[in-house]
Amino acid sequence: MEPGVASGLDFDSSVIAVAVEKSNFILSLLGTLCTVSVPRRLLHFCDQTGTEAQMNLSRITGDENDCRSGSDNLETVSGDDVDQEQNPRKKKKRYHRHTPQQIQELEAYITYRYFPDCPHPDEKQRLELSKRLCLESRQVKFWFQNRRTQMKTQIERHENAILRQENDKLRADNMAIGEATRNPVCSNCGGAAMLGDISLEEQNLRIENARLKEELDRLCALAGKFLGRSTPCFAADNIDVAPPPFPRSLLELGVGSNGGFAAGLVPPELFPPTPATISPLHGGGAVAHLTSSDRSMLLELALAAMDELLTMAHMDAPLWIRSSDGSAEALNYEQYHRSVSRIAGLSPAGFVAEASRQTGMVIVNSLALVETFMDSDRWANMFSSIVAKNTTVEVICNGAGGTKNGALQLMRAELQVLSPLVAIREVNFLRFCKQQAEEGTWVVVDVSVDFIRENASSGSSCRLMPSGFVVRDMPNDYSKLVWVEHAEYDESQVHLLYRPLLRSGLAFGAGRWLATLQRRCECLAILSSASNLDESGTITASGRRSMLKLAQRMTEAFCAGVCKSSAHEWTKLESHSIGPDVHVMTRKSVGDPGEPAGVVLSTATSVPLPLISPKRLFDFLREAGLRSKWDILSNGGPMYEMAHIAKGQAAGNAVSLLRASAVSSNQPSMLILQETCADASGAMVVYAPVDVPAMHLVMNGGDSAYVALLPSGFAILPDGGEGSLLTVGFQILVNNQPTAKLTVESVETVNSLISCTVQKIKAAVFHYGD
DNA sequence: TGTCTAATCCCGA
DNA sequence: TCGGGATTAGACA
Repeated sequence: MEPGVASGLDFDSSVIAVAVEKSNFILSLLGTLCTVSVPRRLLHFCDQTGTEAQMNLSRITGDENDCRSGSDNLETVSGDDVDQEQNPRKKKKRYHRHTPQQIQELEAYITYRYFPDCPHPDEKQRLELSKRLCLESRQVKFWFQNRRTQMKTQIERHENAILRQENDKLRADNMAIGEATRNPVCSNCGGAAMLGDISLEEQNLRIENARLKEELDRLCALAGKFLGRSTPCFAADNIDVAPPPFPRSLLELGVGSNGGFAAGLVPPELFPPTPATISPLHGGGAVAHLTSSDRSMLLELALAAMDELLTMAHMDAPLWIRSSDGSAEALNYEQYHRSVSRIAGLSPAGFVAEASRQTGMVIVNSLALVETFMDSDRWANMFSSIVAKNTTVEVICNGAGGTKNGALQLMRAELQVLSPLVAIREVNFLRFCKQQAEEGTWVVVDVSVDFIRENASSGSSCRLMPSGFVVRDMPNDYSKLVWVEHAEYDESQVHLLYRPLLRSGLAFGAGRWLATLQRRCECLAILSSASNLDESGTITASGRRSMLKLAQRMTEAFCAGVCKSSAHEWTKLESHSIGPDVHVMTRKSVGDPGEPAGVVLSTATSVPLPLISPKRLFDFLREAGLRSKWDILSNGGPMYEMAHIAKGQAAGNAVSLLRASAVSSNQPSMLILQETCADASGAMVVYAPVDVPAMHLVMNGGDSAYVALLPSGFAILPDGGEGSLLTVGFQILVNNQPTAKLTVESVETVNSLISCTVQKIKAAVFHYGD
């Protein structure tokens, strides 16, 4: 039988079905495509409705699809092979698509062998692929050519979007500046400014000058007190400013005239608003005016706190009792009250104490460490999983002789455990840094400012007893730390599930701070070493940096969605359709290129997994091949790790890029950025779907700030026994219009998503690792 | 009407 | 001759 003449079995069903549907064109189409021989069955279909025709077609052709793509099949039918051979350029186009399987294989080829470089197989590889996929070699060539063009246009489009955003921003800035120029406002009185009187620059200089004078004033007053020597930086004309008389003791301060300000907030008496001296400070706070006597009190508190910390750091038994396995130390409170001249008075009713001490080596030198601690931005960055928000309210002293020795600052921070069931801890504290007599040894101490008032129980849910560390330089850029954390907090704000964890000090204790510091410093050390390459070796150094930066932003965004801190404008939702321990928050996302615009819903919950160790749970969740057990993004198939950047010696600390199997040829294969971190105190797996072209840019060292993502993930904490506490958090764009109202359906959907995921994990992890 | 995709055309190395 | 950019044309939302 002549191929295609009568059987009709070799037709590509889509071609025919469409031809049938478009009955208006059918005759001309047939005239063009099948000039020589039109199969009878096809003509028969023309009398049917499109649907019927399609159904019949699938019945006829369905089982006989070989693996060749449609074009091959149609060509055998067209019958104009002779014409084509004579004049190949006039060959008519025949629509077809490669099969999903073919496309998936071709995509996989790009992903594994060439990503993120330009996918470019040579002739031999193309031949091999074409044989495997039953395609012509040139079809494979075309496919790769088109794919490259496509990626290029996607990247171009993405870059255009970025440029447009930047342009809009500049235009808005420009308009704002124009507006400000038209209506100038006096920065002193707030009234309309008289232009020409004084230039803006001069005015700024005068304000700056006044501020500097005041700071110098302050330093002079402090210098003699706690450094015991004058330094060149104080050699100014007003060095003889008399220091205010010191109160005799802190207890005396507590009952003094300053009692009565609301605890938990910076006392208004300490910081009366004096507009002339308020100026912006990095970190978002404002410099408030402290009187000399305020500063003296704070200094006295800092010195006393440092004494207490040193005692706590240096004394061993009987003050600290080591656990039987030697891993942790517990404070002997009886001994504590005997041997430590405690700053704090009685604990407020309902408050419980937690105290912990941990010793360890960290790959950082003491100078770099204290510099980090005295810079609030760097400190928050170092401990981004613990510090939800922080501001330096006032730098009381910058330190002497160009170092941080004697540096004292008033800070405010919100500390978190990654669970919606544990309230954020707000602390207002002093941070004081001092070099010890021994070379290369420093102490940094934090203490709540709540203690300089009589009754500290009104409002504040946590007060920091002297906490901090003693650090001593060791060889090879390592240092040895003794870390002490001591706090009193209102336990009623903590879910029953987490109370043992907090009491043990595993949540906010020295172990968690030190383990986090060790992990972060190791990561920084590895990143600065030249040997760090991703496993495939294809990502450039700048690409790695961009990827890590993006991953860090993702993880920070994840942490911000689990607990409600004041740093982010989340609105908590209450609804009967939300489970009892599930927290749902929402916010509008507008104008941040780092996330999609619209209504974002964040949902989080924590569940106990009593028989599963944190390590087992972590290994299960971070394994790409096991994601299909719980992740709806995996499309039910396994995921593959395409790129891997190690952040530490331990296998669990890494940033990786995962790829899911595509569902169909139309759906571009999706990428998932994943950051995993684990240390002695707990672990995290955070991930977000990312756009392929955007990721391509990042991996080539492009700016990651414009990659829009919404993170989801897990935080794993030990439950104090053998098991784990698992926090699951999702952030989902429920509507891409920021003004849209949130619907009950969206809330119910995320609610069922989270409970379903938890159930799947529970079921699967139980059998994992057996 | 715009986008996606397989294929074609054409140019330069 | 080959690869890449530009272009085309059918399908589809």
